Amino acid sequence: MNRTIPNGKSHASSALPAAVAGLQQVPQLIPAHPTSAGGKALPPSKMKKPPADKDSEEYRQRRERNNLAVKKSRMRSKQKALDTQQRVNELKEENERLEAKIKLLSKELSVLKDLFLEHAHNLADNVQPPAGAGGSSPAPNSTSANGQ
Amino acid sequence: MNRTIPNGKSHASSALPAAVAGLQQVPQLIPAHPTSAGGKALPPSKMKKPPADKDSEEYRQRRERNNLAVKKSRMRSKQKALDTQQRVNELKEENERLEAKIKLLSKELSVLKDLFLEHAHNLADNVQPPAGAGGSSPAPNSTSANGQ
DNA sequence: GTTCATTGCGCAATAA
DNA sequence: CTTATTGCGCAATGAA
Repeated sequence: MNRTIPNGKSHASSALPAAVAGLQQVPQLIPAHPTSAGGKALPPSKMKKPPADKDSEEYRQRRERNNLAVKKSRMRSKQKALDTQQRVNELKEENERLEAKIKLLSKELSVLKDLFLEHAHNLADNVQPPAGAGGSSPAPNSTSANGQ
Repeated sequence: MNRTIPNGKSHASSALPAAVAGLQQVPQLIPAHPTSAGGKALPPSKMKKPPADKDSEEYRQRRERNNLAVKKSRMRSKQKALDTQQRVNELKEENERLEAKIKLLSKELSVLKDLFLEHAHNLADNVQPPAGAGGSSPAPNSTSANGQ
């Protein structure tokens, strides 16, 4: 007699489209309608669930739909992860760029500041009160005075 | 005539331990040892594969082990994704910090440069050629020229 | 209620 | 051989 139910999934390896020859039945003694079986009425709605009408036409269809959705969802998920990873790389690069720029600006600033200092010193050295008096013999000047 | 195969997974929802009443057998006519059966010896190793000795003790054990491994692997994977996402956030913050710093440095530079210009103008205005002629007009030089 | 999207889980193939 | 990964289907659940 028939056999072995292809296990449900059994997708041997890669291709398993309509390979399933005879698959069906399940010793499930399901009393059609658990709800309408005994003397119970079914007013609002509250039954467990007909587990799953296997081998049902509509069942198979829903499964297939879901399988598709699942595949789609997973693809997205994977892609998103990839994108995120790439984002990390981009941000890292950007960071390096920014740090380089900072380094450069800092250097420029430092140079300008040094110029200022030097100039200030020159002024102090060459200071010559417009009106005669006062100390007027400043040191010839000083070079390479660096403060910070 | 029993079939049933619990479908393999059938983990109805959350608990499905020994729910399966009569499940077993499989019309698998497997000759014990495919390798040692005929007149074939088993020197190196190269046989297809006894599909899967369902309901085998050792089988069940291997499955369980694998399920565990799978769970572990997936947990890691998920965690890694999370970490990556967080990395993105950290890098973004860092980026903002750096950009802010750049803005500040740029401002400082700009101020210093303006000071220079102003000073240069002052010099030019007060310039008083000590000895009559002589080119003494310093090139005003560039104003707020920032490359890059 | 239905449909699609997500998610945890087990299976099996295969990589390590 | 063992574990780690990966693709896949199932079912429960969430969201529209």
